[in-house]
Amino acid sequence: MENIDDEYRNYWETNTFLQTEELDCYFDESMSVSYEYDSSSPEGMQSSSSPPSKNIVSERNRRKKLNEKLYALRSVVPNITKMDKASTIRDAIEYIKSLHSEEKKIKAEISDLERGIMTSSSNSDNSEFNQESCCKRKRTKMVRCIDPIEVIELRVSNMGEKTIVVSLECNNKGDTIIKLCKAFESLNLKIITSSINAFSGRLFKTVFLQGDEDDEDDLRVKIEDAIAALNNPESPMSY
Amino acid sequence: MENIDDEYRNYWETNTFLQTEELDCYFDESMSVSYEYDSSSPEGMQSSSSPPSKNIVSERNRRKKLNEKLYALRSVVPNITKMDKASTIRDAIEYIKSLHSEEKKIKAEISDLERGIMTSSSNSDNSEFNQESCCKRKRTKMVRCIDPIEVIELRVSNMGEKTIVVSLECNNKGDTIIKLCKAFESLNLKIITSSINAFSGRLFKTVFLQGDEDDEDDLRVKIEDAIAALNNPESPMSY
DNA sequence: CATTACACGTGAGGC
DNA sequence: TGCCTCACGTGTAAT
Repeated sequence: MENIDDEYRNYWETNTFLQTEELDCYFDESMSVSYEYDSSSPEGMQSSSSPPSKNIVSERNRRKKLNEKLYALRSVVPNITKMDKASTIRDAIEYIKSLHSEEKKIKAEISDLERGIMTSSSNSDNSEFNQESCCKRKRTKMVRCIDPIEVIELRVSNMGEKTIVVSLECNNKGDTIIKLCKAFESLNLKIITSSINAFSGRLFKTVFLQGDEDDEDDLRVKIEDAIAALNNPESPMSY
Repeated sequence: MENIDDEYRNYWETNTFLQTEELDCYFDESMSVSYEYDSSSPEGMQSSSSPPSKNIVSERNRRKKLNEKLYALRSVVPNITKMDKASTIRDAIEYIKSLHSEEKKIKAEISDLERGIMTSSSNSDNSEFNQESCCKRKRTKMVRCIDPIEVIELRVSNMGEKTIVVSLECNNKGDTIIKLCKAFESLNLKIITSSINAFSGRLFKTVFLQGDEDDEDDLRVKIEDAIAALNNPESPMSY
């Protein structure tokens, strides 16, 4: 209670002539004197005033160091949105993430380029498949290596009212979504609604389309064929 | 009095996932009670006790947020030496620097490889811009005219529980689905579930992802930027 | 005028 | 023991 006063006496002085932290340096040296003879009375008064003023200067140093670190962090991150403390960390996180993805992309590029050098004139084979790197050059010529779509469940059922429901579950890796969409596009169906849902590493596609009940089996094999064709790098699909 | 409880409810959450503060709490509670009915007399008593208990909870939240951010930062940095606060930032800084140098190295390697390709397969185009040009060079072949994604509505909203819902409506022509998927892939979000629905010439994408409420605006502009980048044929996106 | 961000001093706990 | 790290509540300043 009563020690609040002398604590806050220099607290005022502290805050009056500095507000930003980069200035405490000279404040630190000049003012720290007042803290010094504070430490000369280690347990002179009662409870709470006994150990301070050695702690507070080290704590102050700790804060200062930490802020300097944060400032340094801000200096290595290019896209700083706000000078805010939390924003600094957030931007750093996002920047690291972007660097990660970019690194992955670039590594794929490199292996792509190396492969391109290897097989620049001869498209001999792509027996070992390096997924991911292939999808990029797709338009040039097909010869694509893929991670195949593994169909877990495929149901084609009639709902009545000339409506057929296709529900398909498969794994979800790489560009499975894209390929799946292409597979269905290629069938030229009379689609009423279509939806894809992804969670826990799997993909769930549901399509409502116009059709009679006797189209069910045809449609099932068509879908299976389209997916198989997309899985096969030799096929004219997978443009 | 009664808001003490909900203050300290998330106060518990705060301290549970980080280390050894468990014991301060009930000691602190007794202290903060004295502040509480102090606040009933807004400036009845002396200086320092008038406006607390609204500030202190927000300040507590701020610290919590900041610590979570720091924790997240630690999660994206592979080589963490100590669980220390300052060490986290220091490690992050060094990691970013190492990534920088590695990036430079890799880019040099890429341009080397490209030079090798150029000599072997005689490519004539852009000699300037050798960084990033690797991506563009692939695209010189495909120079496709794209039908751009026309965003009709984009909503990014927080659901609480650290969950953000992104709901996007746009036109659906050509390979809009594919481009949209790529745009979201490039953002490296912590996706919980994702769904795309198509009907009547439009596309509806809904994504549930992990994130705080203060990430909303950032996320929105990121999505907008990713789509804009994808619409722009000159951009390094749209590989 | 409210919210936000910040630095401060302080006590506790871990070496 | 002393040092270090931390979360806390608080006053101040800027948005």
